[in-house]
Amino acid sequence: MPTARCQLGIGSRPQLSLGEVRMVAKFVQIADELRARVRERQYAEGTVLPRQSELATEFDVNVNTVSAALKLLEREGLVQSRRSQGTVVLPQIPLRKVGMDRYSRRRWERPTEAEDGAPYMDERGWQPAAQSTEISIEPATEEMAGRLEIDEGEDVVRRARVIRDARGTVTHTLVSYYPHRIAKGTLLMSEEQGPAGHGGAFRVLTDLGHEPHSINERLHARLPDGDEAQSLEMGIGEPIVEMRRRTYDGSGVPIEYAIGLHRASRFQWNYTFNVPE
Amino acid sequence: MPTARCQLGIGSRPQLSLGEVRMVAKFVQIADELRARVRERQYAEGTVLPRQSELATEFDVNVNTVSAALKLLEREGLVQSRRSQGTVVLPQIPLRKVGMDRYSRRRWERPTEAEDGAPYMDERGWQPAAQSTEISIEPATEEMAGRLEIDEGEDVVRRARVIRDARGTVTHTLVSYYPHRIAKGTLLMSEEQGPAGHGGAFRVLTDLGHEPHSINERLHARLPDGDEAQSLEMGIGEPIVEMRRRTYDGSGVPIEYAIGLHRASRFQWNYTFNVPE
DNA sequence: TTTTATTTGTCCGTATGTATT
DNA sequence: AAATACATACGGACAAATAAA
Repeated sequence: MPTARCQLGIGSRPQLSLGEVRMVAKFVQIADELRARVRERQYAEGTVLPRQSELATEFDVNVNTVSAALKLLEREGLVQSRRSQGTVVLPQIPLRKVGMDRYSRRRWERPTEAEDGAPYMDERGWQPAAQSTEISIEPATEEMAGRLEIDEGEDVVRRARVIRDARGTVTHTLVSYYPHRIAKGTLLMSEEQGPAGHGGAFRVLTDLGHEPHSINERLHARLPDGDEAQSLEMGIGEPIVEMRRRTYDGSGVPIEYAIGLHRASRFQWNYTFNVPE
Repeated sequence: MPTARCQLGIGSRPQLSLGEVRMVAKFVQIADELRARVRERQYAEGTVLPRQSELATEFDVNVNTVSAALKLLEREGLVQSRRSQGTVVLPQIPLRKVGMDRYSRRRWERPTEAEDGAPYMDERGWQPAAQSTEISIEPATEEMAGRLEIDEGEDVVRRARVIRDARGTVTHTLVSYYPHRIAKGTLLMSEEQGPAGHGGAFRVLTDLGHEPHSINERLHARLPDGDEAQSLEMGIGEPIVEMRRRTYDGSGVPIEYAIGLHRASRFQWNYTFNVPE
């Protein structure tokens, strides 16, 4: 039965009646209430929320208003709505802490440690559950030529990966580019995910005489376009973090350029450094 | 006159008719079209777009559909809608490149260089136009005590700033916390923005025998809550980047903890480091 | 100062499409 | 085939914020 658990702190029919109090739209108030319920486990992880029409009855609003509230929560990464399936509470996965030490030499120098291929292993030992790789060879665009300091049109190896967590949710995509003259005929061009995972890639590059030495990372948070949203299997409106990484060998030659698209709600980026001169 | 410039690539009345083609909602198509017009300067920066009802007529859709499209563009940071004022195209400001060298010692060690107080100066010499500061002394919460490695309840100096660009738009907020035993009676507690701007703070800390030595920064992109959106003068739904910074002196003692909230569409975060051992 | 017009924001009720179950 | 549940869209109503009269 429609238990009127929560009365929105607002008046009767005529829109929002608020005096000097800041006016807050109904759909925001409903989102706040639902968010609270998720946080206090009234709606547990994996649960399917009551359907929109039920929530509408409970809060005494129109279905559209509930829908707007749920879209807000969906953009926050808290729930996910699917046609004909309802709205499920997503598992409250702790933020994946992405630190500089994921590139640590010991992570990839000793193949026996069986840690290779885990580009985003954090303190808790998380590692990706699934990863699909797609390799191709392309002529360098003008931009890519600049990034890799090669000639425009020269071949580059493109290595595109989609990384999912244990539940099958896409957490991020990563596209790496290597100069073909470095990568050709090596494991970098294998579609196996094993040795040529990220750590493995570093090892391969080392074997080729291009040991990774320094890294530049740029982060920018934004909304995805339609294609990006589709490749990440998320809605537009949910923010992503674009990471661009350039890796140099000891002599300052760029050996890799990578573009990652990360579901913003899943990652925390961690950098430690000394105050520069 | 309603010049039907752009026909949405969709059928007649019955919703979206799409066969094998990926179905794209009308409001997304309209957003795409409007975004393109902004990019090709058909709608220049600072321009007020045609009102929603006009756009609705042009695209032959309902006003609500146009409204949804504009909300999408607003979340992208491309336009801003205001009641009774219309929708203006925001200036296409290049991303502010926030690098580690904003903490460079030379930036704050020599007061004569007149660069002090510019926490986010980038290669192009950008600096904040306005900055309002609010100082208070508070007992440390449990979290803050942990961050600053002091006792819970011990006093901390809280220094909250709102930074705007030259046009008066809030770009970010920054709240710094210092142990009171370090900061008391110093310029850190002055509300003047001059010497106690960021660079200045570092100089003051150096004078106090706590020269900043290393820094840890954590970034996380997400949507703001209502209060945060208000303090940044932006809408909920537009992503922000939360930065948490801990600064240590040479002996590893935390001397500052700061929380920044940044309009995501304005910043690019830049880190360079060597591959760790 | 008060009133009026303009424009967007929110919400409602309704209808229909789409994807599952 | 039918029921389910969300997604999108429409048209109408009114409120809120601001500008203009």
